[in-house]
Formats: sequence, structure tokens, C-alpha cells
Amino acid sequence: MDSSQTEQVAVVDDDGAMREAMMAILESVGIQVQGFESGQHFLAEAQRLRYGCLVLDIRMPGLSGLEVQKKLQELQIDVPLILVTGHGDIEMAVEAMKRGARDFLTKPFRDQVLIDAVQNALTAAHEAAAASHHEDDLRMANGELQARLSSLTPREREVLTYVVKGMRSKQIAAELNIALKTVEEYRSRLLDKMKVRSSTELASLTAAMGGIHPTP
Amino acid sequence: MDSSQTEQVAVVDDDGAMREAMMAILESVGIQVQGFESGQHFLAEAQRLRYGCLVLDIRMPGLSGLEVQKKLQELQIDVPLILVTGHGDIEMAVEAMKRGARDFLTKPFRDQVLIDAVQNALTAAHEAAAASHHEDDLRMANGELQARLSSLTPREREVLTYVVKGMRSKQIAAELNIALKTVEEYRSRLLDKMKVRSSTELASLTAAMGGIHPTP
DNA sequence: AAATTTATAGGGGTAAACCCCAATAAGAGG
DNA sequence: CCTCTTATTGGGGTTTACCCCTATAAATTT
Repeated sequence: MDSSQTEQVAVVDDDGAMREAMMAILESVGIQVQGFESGQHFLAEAQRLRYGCLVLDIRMPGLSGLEVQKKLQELQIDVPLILVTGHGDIEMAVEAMKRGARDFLTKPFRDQVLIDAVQNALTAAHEAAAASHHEDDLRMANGELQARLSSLTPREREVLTYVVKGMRSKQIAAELNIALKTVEEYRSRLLDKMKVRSSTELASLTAAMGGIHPTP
Repeated sequence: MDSSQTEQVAVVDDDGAMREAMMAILESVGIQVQGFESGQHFLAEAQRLRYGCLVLDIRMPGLSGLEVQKKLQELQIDVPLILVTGHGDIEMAVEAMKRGARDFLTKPFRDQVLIDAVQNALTAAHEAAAASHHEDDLRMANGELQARLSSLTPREREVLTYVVKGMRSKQIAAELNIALKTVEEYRSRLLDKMKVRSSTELASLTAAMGGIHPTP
């Protein structure tokens, strides 16, 4: 994988020398790095840009690294996090890992340790992203699905929720107290509007996107 | 939740006194505990029984706790793991957490620390199981799906990947260069083995679980 | 060597899915 | 009032899905 070339890595450390040192290490292997002198500065940018990985010092004035981690969770910004500290203990490390940190390094560390940690984080993030592309023909922007869903009438949506559960037309008709023929008509329209060729494909499509939200 | 009453917790420690002490702590709050004096003994049982949680000492003769953790992964036994050690360091803890341990305790610890760790592991495991109950009729543990998948022959799995994409039997037959009848036979077996009543339900089920991994 | 599993194929049948068509009634909006 | 959308039902027809059963050759396991 050579994907790390295009990934931006953030390094947050209030200690300028330390920050520059870590940035230099990463840049030496061709990783694009952006430095921040505080958690606040990073958070401000993180809401606009996407970073492939974050290297975060724990002991800092203002927001500590662990507090930054919590903020990121609250903001639902999911970025691979590598914590760095010179004064950590096992409990702190375990807590951070339980909160989802990808790695926890103690200063001092060898250059290669940091490089490995960052590259592992970058490739892991990429594999996770690639894994969500699993369905050969079902890959489509979620927005496209939403657009198609919104072209459905309320009743069609309702029938859809039953169809994708695998229910037969007869069962759906009984459930909704309408004629079998009516349900079959809806099924046809659903396949047409959703641009699929079978109920099975429809189920696969919608389920892969996290399912349909029932009509409230 | 009062589910912990029915969960069996395993405690593995070669030090009899330490093991008994931890077991006593857990039993004092009504948790069912089973002790093992070595990783080998535990692994032998773990392949038959299901434990809700495993408390594992790291420093042991024979298999170390970390080696037991690897074995569990190789055997695909997914049990919440709490590692315990008196001589750990941050790197060891971080590595263990990266491998999926749920907690990492350093001796000595207060009774409540162990109790909390075990109870958190038990309830977290339960919530994870409950979380997969989202679809009305598709509620099933992921492990159950995996079990059914593993009962399929390679060829059946292959056909399954086409079925859940919504392909017709005729298309699948052409793709695999086999008779239409053969594909239909596979479809029947799939529905039977996967315990569903239609291809649509099958697609919904598998897609909701993150899809099927194509046969390599 | 014998037994089991797997891949393959077919017969025959019911029910379901899906297609193209038309039509009525109720509401919403212009 | 007229039109457009939506919900509803129907006719008639083709194709699939799915069920139950049998059967053979090859591979695997015992």
C-alpha cells in the first residue's frame, strides 16, 4: 500500500522541540504532517479537515491529550489516535486504549516505533474504509439511496419495510389489510423506483446501508 | 441487567492462593466462577463451554497469559478477556489491549476493581449481543450466523454470494457453467441451512451482518 | 474397502414474483 | 373545476423460486 502519501497526519504537542522532532521523523519517510501546539488548535481544524491519523501528546497545558480524545468522541470524529507520553502508567494506557486509541507510546521511543505506529494506523484506517466497499454492484453513494427512497410515497415506503424483511406478498397483504394484488403492484413500483431487478437485490441494498427507517 | 448471575466466569492463575482469592472476590457478589491452574487446562474447557468472561494471569509457567490470548484468537473463541499481572509494563498492556483484551489490571488491586472489570465485561458482552437484535425477525447473534455459514460447503458459499446480490438462478448458472437445476438445488439447501424462508430474507440477514466474504 | 460428503442433474409440481395493461376513488393543488 | 398524485384493485401472462424426491460420479473420511 502506498496510500500514506496522500494522508495528512496531525501531530499535537505543546513542546515545540518535541513536536518538530516527531514531525521530522514522519516527514523523513514521506508522510505529510501538520503540527499543532495545542489540542484546541487541532480540534478547530479537525472539524474541517480529515486527518488520516493523529499523534497526540498527553501532558499538555489546557486540554490534555486524554481530554482531546474525549472531545473527538463527542464530536464523533473518528480518527486513528496515537497517544504519546513521557509520564504514563499502565492504568492510563489501558484507559486510553479502552476508549479506542490505536496505540500508546512512551517517550523516549525509537524513530521506527513512531513510524510503525503511524503507518499501521494509516493502513488500518484504509482497510476499514475499503472493507465498507464490499458489495460488487451495490456500491453506490448513500445519498443516491436516500434520493431513491425519497421518491417513494409513504405507502410504498411502508411496503418496502416489509419486503426487505423477506415477507411474502400474501403476508404483507394480510398485515396491511389490503389485496394481494395491491401489494404486488407496490412491489413492482419499488423495484422500478429503486432501480433494482429483484426483491433480493433490494434487501441487500437497503440492509447494507443500515436498513430502512420505518415510517413514523 | 441481572444477566451476570447466569454467566460463568473463568479465572486462570497458577498461584493457587491468588486464584482462590480472586474467585472468592467474584463469588462474594454472586458471580459463578470456575478456576483453572493453567492456560492449557482452561483452553481445553473453553472449546466445549462458553464463558462470559475470562480473568487471566499473565506470568504463568507453560503458556503465559498473552500466549493464551493468542490461542483464543486462533481458535476463534471470542471471550471478554481481563488480564492480570504484577509485573507488567505499559508496552505489554498496550499490546494486549490492541489484541482485543477488555481490561488489564496490575496487582495488587482493590476487590472492587476486579469486580467492576468483570461486571463491565459481562454486561458489555451482553449489550453487544443485544445490539444485534435490531431487525424484527433477523435477530440472531452474529456467532449464530457464522455457525450457519460454516455449515455450508464451499460451493454453497459461492452460490450464496451470488444469491444475496439478487442474481437469478439462470444468471448464476451461466456464471458458474452449471445447470439451472443445480443452482436451484443449492438455493434450496441454502434456505434450509441458513434457516430462512426466502432469498430476500437471506440477503437481508447477510447484508445486515456486513456481507459474506467471497470464497478465495 | 466402506461409508459419508459434495457436486452435479433431473422430474414434477405449487406458489410466488414480476410484467404490461387498465381503472376507480379520494385528496391536494392550481 | 380540472389535474396530478396516491391508494387501491383487477386481468392475463411469463418467469422464478422453492419443495419433494431420486440419482450418479468424485472426493473425503473412516
